This record gives sequence, C-alpha cells and structure tokens, in this order.
Amino acid sequence: VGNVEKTFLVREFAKLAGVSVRTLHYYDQTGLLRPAKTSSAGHRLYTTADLLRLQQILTLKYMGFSLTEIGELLNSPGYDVLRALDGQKRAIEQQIAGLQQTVKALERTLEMLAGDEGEKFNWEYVQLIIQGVQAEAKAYWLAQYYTPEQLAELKERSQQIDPRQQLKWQQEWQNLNAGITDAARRKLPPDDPAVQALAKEYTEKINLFTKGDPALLESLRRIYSQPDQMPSEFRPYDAETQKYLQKAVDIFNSKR
Amino acid sequence: VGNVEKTFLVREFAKLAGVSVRTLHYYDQTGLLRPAKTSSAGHRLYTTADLLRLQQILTLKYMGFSLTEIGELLNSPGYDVLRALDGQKRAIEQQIAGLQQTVKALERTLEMLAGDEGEKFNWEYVQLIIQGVQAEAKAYWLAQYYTPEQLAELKERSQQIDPRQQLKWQQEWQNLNAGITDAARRKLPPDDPAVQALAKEYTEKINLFTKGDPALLESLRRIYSQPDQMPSEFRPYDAETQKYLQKAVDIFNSKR
DNA sequence: TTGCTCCTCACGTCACGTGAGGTGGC
DNA sequence: TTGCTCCTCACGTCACGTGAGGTGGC
Repeated sequence: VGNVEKTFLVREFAKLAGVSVRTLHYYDQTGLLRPAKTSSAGHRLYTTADLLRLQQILTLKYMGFSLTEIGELLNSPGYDVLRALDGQKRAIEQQIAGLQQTVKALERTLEMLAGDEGEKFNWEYVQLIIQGVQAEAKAYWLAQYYTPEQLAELKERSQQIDPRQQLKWQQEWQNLNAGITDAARRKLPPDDPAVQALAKEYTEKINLFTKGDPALLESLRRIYSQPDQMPSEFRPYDAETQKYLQKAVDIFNSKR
Repeated sequence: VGNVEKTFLVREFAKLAGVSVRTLHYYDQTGLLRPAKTSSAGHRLYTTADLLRLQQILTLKYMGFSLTEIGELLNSPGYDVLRALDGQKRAIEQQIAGLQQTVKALERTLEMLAGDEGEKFNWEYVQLIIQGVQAEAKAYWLAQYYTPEQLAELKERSQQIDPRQQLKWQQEWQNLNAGITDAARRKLPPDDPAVQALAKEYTEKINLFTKGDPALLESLRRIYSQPDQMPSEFRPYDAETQKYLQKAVDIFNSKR
C-alpha cells in the first residue's frame, strides 16, 4: 500500500537517459541492464534505480570499457575500480600514441607531396616514412631501458652491418616468433623436440645479440619483464606466450 | 616464349607481404586485390605487380582508411590523394582529441579516488567530471569563433541565469535537433507545415540567443558554416541535414 | 476503430579469425 | 598412399541500427 514506485516505459526511459530504445533492448537481452519489472503485457518497466545503473554504464562506456567489462565491473562489488580505471587510462594513452604516429606519417607524406608537385605519388617513399615513424617510436620507447652507452653501441653496430643482413635477421626473428606463437597456441608441451628446437634457436639468437654482455642481457630482461606494458606494435607475443617460451628456454638450459 | 612471370601461391605471397591467407581471400572476394591469374586447379597466382598493389593497400590501411575507401582511392587514378590524406589527418586528430578528453576524465577520477580513500565510488561526481571535460573542450573550440567580448558576455549571461533554466533550454535544443534530424531523414518537403514549425522554433531560439545582436549572429554563422569541421561530439547534425534546415528556414523567412 | 507503443525475430555492419569438409599436386 | 596446400562455405565478432510482422492499451 503506497509502495508503488514510479516506473517508465522504454521510450520514456530512453529519452530520459539519452539512449535509443534498441540500446535498452540490447542491454536487457545481454543482461547488462534488466528492467526492474515487466508489465502483464510483457512491457519493460524501468525505475529510477535502473536509471542510476544505466548512467553508470554510460559513464564506463565513455571511458572506453566494453559492455562485457562494464558488466563485470558493476556486478562484482569487490572489483578494484582504481586498478581498472588506471589500466584503461594506460590503454587509451597507447592508442593515442599509435594514432599520433599515424598523424606524423600523414604529415610527412603531405610535406613530400607539397615538395614534388605534379609528380606521381611515390608509394615506396611513403612506406619508408611509415617505417621511419615506427622506428622512431620504438627507439624512443627502448631508450628508457638501455643505458646511453648501450644505445650508442647498438646504434654503431647497426650502422656497421649490411642493411641486407639486418633485414634478413629481422625476417628470421619474425619467423621464429611466428613459430613460438604457433606452438603456444597449439599447446605443444614445452619439452617437445620441436619446441626445444625453437628454444635453441631463440637462445642462440639472443646470445648473438648480447655477445655475452651481461648488462645487455639484463636490459633485455627488463624490457621483456612486463610484456603488457610494451606497445602492441612491437610486442612479439602476449604475456602468456612469453611465459610459455620462458618455460621452454628453462628446460633447454637445464638440459645442457 | 620466355614471357613467364614468376608467380606465388597464396601462402607464399601472404608470408612475403606479412598478411594472413584469409586476408588475401577476403581482398579477392571483395575485389580489392584480385590475383593476376588463377591456375587450372583454381589456385590463386599472385605476381610482383600484385605485391605492389597490396603494399599500397597496407599503407593506406595504416593511415586509417577503410577498405572501401582504399578501393576507391586506388581504382580512380584522378583521385585527389592530397585532399584525401589531409582529410584523414584531420579525422585522426579529432579522434585523438576525443581520446585525450577521455584520458583527462580518467585522470581526474583517479585523483578523486586517491583523495577519499576507502569511501564508496561516487558515480555522480564522475559524471560531473565528464561533463566538465566536455564543456572545457567545447569552450576551447568555440573560443576561436567568438570575440573576447562575446565570450565574456556569454559567460556572464550563463552565470546570471538559473541552472535549471539552462538545463531546460538544453533539452529543448536537443528535442528540436532530434526533430530536425528526423524530418531530414524522412525527407519531408521543407515547406511541409511540420517542418515549417520546426524552422519557426529554430528561428525563435536563435533570436532569443542572439538578442538581435548582428555580430553574435555572424559568429554563429561562422561556427555552423562548415559542420564537418566541427568535432562530432557537439555537432548537432551532419552537413546534409544542415542544408535541409537552411532550406526550411529560408522558406520560413520568405513567407513572413 | 484508428494510432501509437510495445513486443520479438532477424539481417546488416567491418575486416577478417577460425574451423569444417573436400579436392589436387608432390 | 600420405601430407601438405589449396579451395569454398559459413559462423562468430561488437554494439547496436533498421525494418518486418504482430499484439495490446488509449
């Protein structure tokens, strides 16, 4: 008696919150926002409590979370919101960094176009621009892990080595990484001979790079210690594959 | 005789270009990249010319174009590449600006969380933060169109008027804009009485805002002159709807 | 009775990833 | 003959937009 809360039909409620009716249907369907009640005719009846929840959903959506993530966040009260928001912030910052690289490439391409008017569009040069932008970003990011001396040495090294040889190494690395990713995906046991062959090749390549310098090895270790921190464009594999590789390499080392 | 060009099977070609086989299938299917030949067994045979085209596709993809746009760009030789790249640059810059707003909101929310430890997450406050960030961005953008005096006056005005009244106006604007968008979408004739009613309301609201000040009206005109330049978050309707509205308003004015 | 709102399917979007099921050359 | 690669469907993705076709209260 007197306990009748004001309810809203979908259209009303949608207008109130500034979303479409279809959105509310969808949120109901996926369980993200179930209306408080349903009328005898099957009509959705929303309350002000529902409005609060919807606003929370929209807030998190604005912050870039997916609907699945939003559901998890709102349904588990013990969830660490601070951590989630912080992670989200970092993710978006990386996204921005990627877009800024693209803008930079576009700018340099436009400069090039302004330079040679009337000439045909030089695709090869644009590819070089993109590679340059990406290399810059990578170098900038790596600079925080290497000491100045190491950076100087690596730079000198790369200048002394034949570009063709460098390209070949790069491709070998890519193939090796593809093999490792594939092995991890297929869940081959780390002590499988095929996987051990990959571990061997990996170890050899690392040794070739560090030339036995323990400081350089330590830098590499720092770089790969948190794969999720690494910008995705130059992250060879995710954290899980990384662990898998580590296991295989450990087995390989223990067997020698 | 001797005119046999080297060809590649899909997997080979895919590895060569660093894409997946499925991607090549898809590009073939959509007509974006058709292999030069097909073997008698129905196998796709790619040539180095195909590789060049694929690299162009990937370049444009990196620059943020959709596959449809890429197809149009590559298939129409007279296309104005410079204009396309410049537009793309601007689009990405706007995307970045939006993401930066989100980051700002996340940062301020995190600061708030750091302040009141252990307290319950204050959703209402986060909403205010988001609104604040958006208002800042809008003010910043509008500042380039209004004169300092106009800005000062508008600011003073908003301080003198009851916030509830402001909210009400905002909602009226939103409803009006929704009506206009709807009329344009349904292609009602601009001289339709219903559309004329919208034009009337629009004109009245504009007059209420400018208070007959021609300088203010001129600023508004500048602001709305290129709707596509306006950040999408506070663009009420696209260029086409804008034109439609203009037509309706012109008819309305001519009838008085 | 006429509109209006409500409902539930269900297809389309974008650029592929991921099997399923089957064929052909080494 | 056994593998390997190739092929063509065809479903799934993410968050809805957009009809289609039908029912119920004002």
